[in-house]
Amino acid sequence: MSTWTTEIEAKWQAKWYAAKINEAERDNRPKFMIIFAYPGLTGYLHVGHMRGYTYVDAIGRYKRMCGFNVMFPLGTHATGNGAISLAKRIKAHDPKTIEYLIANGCPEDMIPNLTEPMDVVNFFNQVYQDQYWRRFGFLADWRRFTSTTNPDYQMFIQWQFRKLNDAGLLIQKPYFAPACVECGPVAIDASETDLSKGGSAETTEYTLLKFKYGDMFLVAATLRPETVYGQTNFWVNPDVEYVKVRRGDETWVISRPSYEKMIYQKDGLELIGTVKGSELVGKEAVAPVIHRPIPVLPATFAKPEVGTGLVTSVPSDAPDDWMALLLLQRDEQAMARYGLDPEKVRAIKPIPIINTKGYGPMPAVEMIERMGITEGDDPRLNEAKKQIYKDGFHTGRMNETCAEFAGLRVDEAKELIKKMMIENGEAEVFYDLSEEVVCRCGKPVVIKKVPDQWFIDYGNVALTEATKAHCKTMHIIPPEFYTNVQGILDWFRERACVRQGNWLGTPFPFDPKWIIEAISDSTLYPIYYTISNYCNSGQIRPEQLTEEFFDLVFLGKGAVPDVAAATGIDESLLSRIRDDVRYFYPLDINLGGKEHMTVHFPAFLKNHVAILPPEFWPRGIFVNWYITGKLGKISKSKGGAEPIPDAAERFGVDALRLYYAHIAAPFADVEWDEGVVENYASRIERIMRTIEEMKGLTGTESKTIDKWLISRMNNRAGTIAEAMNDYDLRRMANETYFETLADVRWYMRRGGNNSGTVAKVLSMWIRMMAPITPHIAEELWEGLGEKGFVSIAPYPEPDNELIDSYAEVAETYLVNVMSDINEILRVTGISPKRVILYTAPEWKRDVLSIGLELASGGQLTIPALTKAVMSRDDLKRRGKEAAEFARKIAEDLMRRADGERKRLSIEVDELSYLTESAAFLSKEVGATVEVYSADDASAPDPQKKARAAQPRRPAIYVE
RNA sequence: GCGGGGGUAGUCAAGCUGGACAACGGCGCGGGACUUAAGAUCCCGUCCUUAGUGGUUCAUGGGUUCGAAUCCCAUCCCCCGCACCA
Repeated sequence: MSTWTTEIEAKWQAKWYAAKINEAERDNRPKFMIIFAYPGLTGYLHVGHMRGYTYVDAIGRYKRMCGFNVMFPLGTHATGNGAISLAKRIKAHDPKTIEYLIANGCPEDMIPNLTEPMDVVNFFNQVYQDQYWRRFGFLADWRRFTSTTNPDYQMFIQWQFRKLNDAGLLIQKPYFAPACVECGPVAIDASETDLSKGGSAETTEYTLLKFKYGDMFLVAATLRPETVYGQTNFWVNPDVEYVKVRRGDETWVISRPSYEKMIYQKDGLELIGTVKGSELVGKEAVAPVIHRPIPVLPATFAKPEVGTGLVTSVPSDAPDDWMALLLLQRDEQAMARYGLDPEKVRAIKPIPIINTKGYGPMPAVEMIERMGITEGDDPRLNEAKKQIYKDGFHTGRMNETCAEFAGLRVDEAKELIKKMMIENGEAEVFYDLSEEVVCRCGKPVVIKKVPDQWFIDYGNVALTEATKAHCKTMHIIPPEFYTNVQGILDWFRERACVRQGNWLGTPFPFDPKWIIEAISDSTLYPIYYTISNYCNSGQIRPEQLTEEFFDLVFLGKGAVPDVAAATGIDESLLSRIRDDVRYFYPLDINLGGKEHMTVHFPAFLKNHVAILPPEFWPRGIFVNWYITGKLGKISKSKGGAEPIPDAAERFGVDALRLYYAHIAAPFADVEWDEGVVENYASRIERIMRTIEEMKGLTGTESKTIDKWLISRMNNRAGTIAEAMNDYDLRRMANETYFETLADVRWYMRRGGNNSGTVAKVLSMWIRMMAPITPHIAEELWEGLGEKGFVSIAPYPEPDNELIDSYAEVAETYLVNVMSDINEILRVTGISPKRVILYTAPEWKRDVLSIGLELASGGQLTIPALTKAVMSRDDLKRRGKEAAEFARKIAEDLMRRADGERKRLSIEVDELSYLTESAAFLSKEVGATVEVYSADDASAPDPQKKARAAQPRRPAIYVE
């Protein structure tokens, strides 16, 4: 259906790019630089991604029409292992991957060429530009396109890290990070960029507790080291074979899976034997901290995959422990089987250690009873555990059993007790994942110790304070993020910035075995767009991008001739580049999806503040929310999974752009719905039809309705200008595509047909559309006989001279009269032959104007108005009727705001306005319409309606 | 827990620097016009009531105000982030 749109889209895009209106060159105009956070090249994008991108283009177009020299550059982010892993899967002919490529429109003969990571990068760089951004008509400066794997970009990143180092912001220390045993570091991420399983896993920190057992240690893992004072026994799974591991001069007993994970975190572990769980049961081990021997009891719930497979038992606060203990104490057979002394087992009692609000001394015992749990495999045990942990951790205090920790809050005590045990050699730390995680390559992901990890010290106090202060001067949208960002900047700590393994990215300049990781090489890059065009054109070669070069053009350090001599770059070119940087930077808006709020934006801000001079610090941030599918993700069943070019073809690019701009505030997720997009497409068609109809109007008479329409248009232009101060595209779209259309229709319905009015209105209207639906706007603009592009025509500004309050008030009055008539007709069901309108009598208008006068002096009360009315003889003569009306008017006026009183004080000549409009009303109502003043004694008034007439509310009689 | 956001008529969604609010707009639904018919389009209606200018609404309960969906307090419910994913 949309082939006509596809045609005009291609037509105008070709013309724009041929005329280079998208290219940003320094000149005398004020500049405006806008970007969206470039996407990672992890595959095809979907229609949801285009939402934020479209905002950027529309805002850029608006600013361009407002006289700004708009710089809108684009790039992509190829750092990481996305391309590597995709290439690998293509090489392996993974059927799902092939299917995915084909479904997204990848030509089949292209697939064999995508087996190398850089081929994937280059391929998608082209897809993004051609099939997404150009296809959507973005007026981006294509000459400046860059990608993070480009050699010139990498020179820039190395410079950035040298500057971070100069600022003392690079630090090195050990780190525990998730890594595939094969591929190296991976990100654990629900979007599953790196993983085939376990994207929602979390890193959990266990405390390993060492229990003296003969010349060995049984090593339990716990998430709650603060509960050691409540230990009563030790759990071993009798059916599991544990391993003996040499750890320094100690021998540890742990489960085999935990050993396999632990070797990535602890040096020099050595497997020296095995021991059956059943052998341990019935013995005793000495618990840490309390230094008491406690019995080792059997527990089938102790899984070798979790922790170390060995568990210490704190029945007072751990529901699992209490449940298991309870069941064992009742199970004579089991006790006999394991050779346990029933007396001793039954003697074990929970030891209260924490006072928690809302609980007695032993929350676990209490909870189990309250929930009525009687089985060890009841799934609610987990729920109970979580609840108790949550309540205990945040509201509990350690009791007197806990020695020097008594009285402390649990969250404080936890850290202190852990620290104490580690210092005493009774505990160590062990990291694990909360669920099984599998790399995309199929190998397991573990937590691995990186002994010499580099970090960027975002926690630096001076840097944080400077950044926070700068944020107060920024234009941050939505305002909630403005408040939020202060907290985020505080919370933002040191961040691992390099990785090892199979990764695309820039080598770390101080140690090339590291590759700079994905977030750290994408923070300062907007400034690189100010010069990327010189590299892309070949005027500068990557090796010329030395530290002195960047110091000069970005920081103004050094002298042009020296840098020219050192780099071989022409002096005039260097000066020109330096001037470009100073002209275009800082960035006016960085737009990104909400996922950037806690990761990219703070890093983006802090890098700017850390490295660049204050005049280059960013001026604005715009955060947008998502387009989602029914279940949070865009899904095939609900649509939206179709490739972007297909959607563009099907609905038309302008319909999609209008959809994004208008469907909701940018700060709310929107569920993708094809039917809704179709509605926007048909709205555009409706507008085009209406415009055709308008162009057929050839009248020359100028009526009130002409003044009305011109006034409305100018008011709308004002509203849009105001809305766009906050880049409120939705309001702009609403005014342009909804309100204006309604106005224009009303104009024609009212019999407006002045060709001069139409010409003025169309000129404004089409320019108003240009930012959001540029292709259609160009087509219409051309249809007006305009020669240039509407895309660079001046955006309509309101002309206050043309705003005609009388025309607008009078027209609103007429609409109200019509709707009153309609209401009566509806309620009564009369098919009218004759309608008589009676406008208010003069005396009532007098009462109103007296009331308005009092109100404007702030003296309006019921008695005051009554008194004022009664002081006039002609009104006084009307007696009770006048007093009652005065009361009514006073009550009414007191409830109204100044603005409305102002509108009321514009005196509409109701009688003549209605009389002029009688023919129109008559046509609309389908009956003769007569208009009289209620003062007109000769007027026909079969039902004595005239006396109900009020100012602005004529009385109505229908027959 | 810490930090942020939200609950609006069948539905989606504006409004939330207090006042033109029974509350924009879209969809859905009902009616009418046009049409041989369907579709498209255009008009009207869509909380209750009613020959109209009345009543009750914007999670719930209080409060401030001449006036509150909009401000304050309390309560209930929901969502998001909490890290190496731009």
